[in-house]
Amino acid sequence: MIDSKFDFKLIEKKIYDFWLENDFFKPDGNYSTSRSSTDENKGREQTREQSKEQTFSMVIPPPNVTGRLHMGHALNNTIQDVVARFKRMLGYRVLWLPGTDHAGIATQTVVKKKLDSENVDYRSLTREEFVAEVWKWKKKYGGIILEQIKSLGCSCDWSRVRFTMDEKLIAAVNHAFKRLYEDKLLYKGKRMVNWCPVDMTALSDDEIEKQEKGEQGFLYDIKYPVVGSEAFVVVSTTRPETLFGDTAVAVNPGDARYRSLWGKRVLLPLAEREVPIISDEYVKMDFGTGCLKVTPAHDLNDFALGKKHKLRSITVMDEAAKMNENVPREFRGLDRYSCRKKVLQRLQEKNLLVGKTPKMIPLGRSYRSKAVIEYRLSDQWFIKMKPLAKKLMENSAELNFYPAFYRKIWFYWLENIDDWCISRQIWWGHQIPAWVNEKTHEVIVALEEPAAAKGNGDWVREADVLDTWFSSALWPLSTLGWPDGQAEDFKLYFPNDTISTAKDIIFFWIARMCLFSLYFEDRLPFKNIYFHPTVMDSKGRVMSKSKGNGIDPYQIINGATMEDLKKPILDAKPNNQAEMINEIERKYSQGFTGVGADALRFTLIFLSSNKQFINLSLDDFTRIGRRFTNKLWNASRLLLLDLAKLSAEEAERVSLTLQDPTEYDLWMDFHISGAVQKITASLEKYDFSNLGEVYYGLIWNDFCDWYLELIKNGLRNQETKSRTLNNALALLKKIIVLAHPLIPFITEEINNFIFKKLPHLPSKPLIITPFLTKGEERHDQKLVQKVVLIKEVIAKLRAFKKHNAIRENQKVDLFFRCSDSRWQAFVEEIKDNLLRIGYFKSLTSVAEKPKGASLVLIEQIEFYLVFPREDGGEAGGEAGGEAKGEAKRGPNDQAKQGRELERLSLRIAYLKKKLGNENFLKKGNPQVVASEREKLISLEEKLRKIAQLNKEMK
RNA sequence: GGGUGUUUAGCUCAGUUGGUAGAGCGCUACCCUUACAAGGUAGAUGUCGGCGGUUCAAUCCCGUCAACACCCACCA
Repeated sequence: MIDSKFDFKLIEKKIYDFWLENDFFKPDGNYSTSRSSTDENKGREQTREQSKEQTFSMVIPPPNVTGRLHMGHALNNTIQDVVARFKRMLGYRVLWLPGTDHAGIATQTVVKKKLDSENVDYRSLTREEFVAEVWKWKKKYGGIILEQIKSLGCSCDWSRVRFTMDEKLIAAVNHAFKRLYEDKLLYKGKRMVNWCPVDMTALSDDEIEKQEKGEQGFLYDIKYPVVGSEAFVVVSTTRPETLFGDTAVAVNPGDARYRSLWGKRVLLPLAEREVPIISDEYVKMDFGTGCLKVTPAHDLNDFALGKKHKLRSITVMDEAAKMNENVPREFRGLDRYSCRKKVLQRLQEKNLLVGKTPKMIPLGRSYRSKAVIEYRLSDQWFIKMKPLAKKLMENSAELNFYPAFYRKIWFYWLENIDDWCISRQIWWGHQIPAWVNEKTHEVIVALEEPAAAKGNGDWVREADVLDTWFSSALWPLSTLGWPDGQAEDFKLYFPNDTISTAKDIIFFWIARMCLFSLYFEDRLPFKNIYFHPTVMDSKGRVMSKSKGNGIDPYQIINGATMEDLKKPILDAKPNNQAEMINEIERKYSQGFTGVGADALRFTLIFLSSNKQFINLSLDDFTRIGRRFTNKLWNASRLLLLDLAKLSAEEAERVSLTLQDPTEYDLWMDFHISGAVQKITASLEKYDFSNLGEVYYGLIWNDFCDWYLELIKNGLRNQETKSRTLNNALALLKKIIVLAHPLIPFITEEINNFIFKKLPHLPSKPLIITPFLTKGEERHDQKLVQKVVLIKEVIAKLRAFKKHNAIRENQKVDLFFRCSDSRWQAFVEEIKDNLLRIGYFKSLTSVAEKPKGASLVLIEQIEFYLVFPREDGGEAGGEAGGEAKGEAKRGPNDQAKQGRELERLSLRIAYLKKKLGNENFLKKGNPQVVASEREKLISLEEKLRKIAQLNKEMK
């Protein structure tokens, strides 16, 4: 029994397992999508030689092992799966390689928290013990996100899952590090780095977030007494607590106010230390007082100034941003903000604080911990990026960006690239393969512990690990067996064809993969880069935990109770909490019914545009995706129920190819061909803006609203039944082939139903069925046009009834008259459909217009309807055509007719004016001029005819 | 401060090698017609962000302004 509701919960799981068991996701699986091989000679397929040209490869952007599937993942993985399935059906051997990222800081934090909850202080563990704990955690929870990706229907090759800390991938990382070091592109240096005092590690520039307008703070004016005089200079600073690290005060050389002070010294308040007054162009005269305190150890600009003027650098904070031993005793151990408070208090007591003005301060925060970044002078490893960037800029022409404008941003970044700080002071990650002799400061970079270091206590391995993005940058290489250039997978699948990703990691990740790949292998890692839109909430705000406005894809698929829906909001406690809770209680008191993966996928693709955002609300998934999949399911059900009723012999004759097609079949097929072209073009350009609409139009409008309605008579007629059904199924088959990449489960299930009843036909799962090619079919334009006309007739007559306030289910007699015998035949031919779809009682040919009837003119056919009398009784004409009652024309219709006439004459006037314009005739495109002329003639003809008939009617 | 993107029906978005605009949702009215009420049918709605320019003709090309969004940048 086929239920009118698609039971995705049962079916999606069943079908996914079926795909898995048959190795369809493996590029080297034992199957063929090849168009040419009609027979299923598996043995031959297997031995077929593989070449790079036949493959299509992508790597999944590896989600963090700590991750849970969010809408961005759902969108990105849906897009990749649509592409992967499309390419697979086109006959490519598709490798879509999945995996996860070890996510250094994120994972370390999660495990620390877990240990905390078990009352274990991670600091009581050795590094080895802690790392072992992380592995334990990873084994247990690290696969969750991959399972969630499976539930989307993704056709990744799960036999090739990779993890950035797999043994082989670690080897790849070490190899890359060593090579960069040997090529002198890696160096260790004391540099000012972004320091996160919470995670206690350095961060790369790209890991810093800043708010556009800065954050609210204050600018303080502080008096520094000039040594040997009663004078003061007043410096302006937002960070008074760093004054202990000041090693100069700087003024602009052009600033007349302070010229007398050059070469003098000032006494640092509280610190009671003397520092010089220097002059430098860098100082802005109009900022604050025009006097700058210089703190080389805690500010990037000051660091540069310090270098230039050979100033000392005094670090006053420790790794956790607490004041260290370089500050007066009473401030030691305070964190930076408490210290600021105390410093201000002391300054005030000494009357040295002379100003405090509110100011927006450009603060950087860690993208992970959100803590305010401290600049810190420390030993770190860096990669010289300029040479790598230069090479990439020279080769970027080979990259295709979708959407194209990303190329501009790309170059801007590459041109302004700085060295990349790659060392991180954490435990979880790729430990830097370098050994340092603590006595001689000699450094050896090696894949294994060097002989010199063995058993020699002077040598210690570098404690730092690499930035997570270092291994990510190698992902397309390392997942395929690199650095082994002879690895089978590497030869076949590198470079990849396409990468699909969120736009915010264009520099973190995409660019760095290109830099590395080009450097190590002299090739770009992929040809096409697709940036998917960012998923926002219905009001256009970023989805985030702290706003509680996220939509969980897992809940969309499987459903959620009202409590489930409320939880993230209650956790987040946003400002509009009451409003949000209220909305959920109003709309989802019964919870949210899961819609399945297909509906989720369709909704996301349908809403995708070339804009940079998608706005999503919970009911989009029912309104768009579920409605659509339900529609397709029920349309199929109409045919499948009939198919199920066929006898064995009848079923035997079903071929699933068009047999003696009617005009309806050809019309439908024509629309399918059109859709094939549009879909293929869209997917090849990674343009998803119209894709959903194409499917919607084809399946809902063309197939359901018209085709199925038009063939119903044929299905119910014993004589034409089997042919009609066969052709309809043939067309349905084409439709599900087209729709499979988007909605794989439901289409596969429909396919199953079809072939279950037709064991004599060679069945093939849709996933490996060849996609339709464009422009294969030839169509008889005349027959296609005929259906267009039928549609017009039915639509106009339906509308006419409506406008005259005739209830739809009220059957009315219909008469027609035409002088041309071909038109006469046409009407006779479509009679059945006219009666059924238009809901008329009878259709009769008449020689004279029935008395009191109303006219509907379509082409050469005059249709006449006789309306029910005002008293409610029927006034239908008898056979032969004399109408009894007087027709009552509804007010709606008069108004509409009037408007139509008005529009028509306006249009005619416009065209007349245009064609009367000599310049248009002279300079205009001749084709356009001609077509405008034709338009005018046909419109005038129409107007004349209507006017004439209206006169006749009266 | 520099850059990118967006601005079309109430909402979300298509569109045009330049010839006075489309879809889905929503809304209104009617209809439980045996695939689907998670359905059907009909309908209303736009100075295509503002101002200039090019052109016979601009929603589309050029200039400019504005609003919104995002990215980059070391103003204490």
